[in-house]
Amino acid sequence: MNTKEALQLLKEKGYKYTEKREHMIEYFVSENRYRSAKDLLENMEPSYDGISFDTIYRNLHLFVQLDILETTELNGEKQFRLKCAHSHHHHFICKTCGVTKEIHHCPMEQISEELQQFMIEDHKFEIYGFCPACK
Amino acid sequence: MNTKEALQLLKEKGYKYTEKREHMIEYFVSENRYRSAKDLLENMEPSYDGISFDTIYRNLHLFVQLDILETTELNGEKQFRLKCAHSHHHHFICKTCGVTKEIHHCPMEQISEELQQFMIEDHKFEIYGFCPACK
DNA sequence: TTTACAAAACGTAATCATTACGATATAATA
DNA sequence: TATTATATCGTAATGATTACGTTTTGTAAA
Repeated sequence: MNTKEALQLLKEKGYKYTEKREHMIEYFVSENRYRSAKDLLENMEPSYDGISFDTIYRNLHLFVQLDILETTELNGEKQFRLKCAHSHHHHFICKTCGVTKEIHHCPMEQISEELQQFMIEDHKFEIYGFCPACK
Repeated sequence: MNTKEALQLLKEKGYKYTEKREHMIEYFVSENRYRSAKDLLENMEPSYDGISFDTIYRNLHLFVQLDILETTELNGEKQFRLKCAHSHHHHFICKTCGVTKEIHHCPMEQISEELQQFMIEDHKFEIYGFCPACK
């Protein structure tokens, strides 16, 4: 997913182009790691004085809904990153800087029969620690 | 972990016995599933009129610290349950009632070499859905 | 037993992330 | 260019959690 594809997707779905939306997407493209709403706000404020919480959160949720961003939760704060386009995988996440590394092993493959009676909707496998730069 | 063991542990570590603490522990023993601070508060209020947030949260955190409770986060709300005493495992968690089922497969066993350069501190593997009673 | 004191609890306010909303501005398109 | 639905602003509300000065209470020493 790059900026152009994301903007194209917005257009297809009937959402309007705005400079702020482009800026938001570019932010996540260039960061390529988990960032919070606050991080995004701080990045936008110098360029867009008085930008509203509403704009930040409404668009973050829109982008998640359109599969432009993916989201996780780290000690009480939602974190967002550009959606990894390719096949299903999980992440190592650096607790300091939010950098991720893909883990190409999904534990769900081995546990279907343990949960016969249960309706599985979702799963989360994340590894937390420090990346080479932060450790 | 049962009520007696938990109270013993508090005593050993120099924490005082209070009726409220016993009540809190008994609540989690009898529930045996993930419950929120609010759930606990609602359970305590009839017996202890005017019980404070401070008491609820301070003790929840104390119990987590002493390994009496374990904790996870479900859409922005911390959830607590009695610590499962036995060997390392993960959980299926029912989104409706918080009931859990142990998963005896840990994905960490198979991925050490993928993360040579990274300092691993923690991991989370949880499956979400609906239990037989709630689905 | 009283007394002394640290720990616990109360009552309530503050904080932090997030959501909500009426008023205004703006992108799309007729 | 005029119209209209969508986006944004400005700010208040919400909900979970944390903080704190004051009061109460377990505990253990006198």
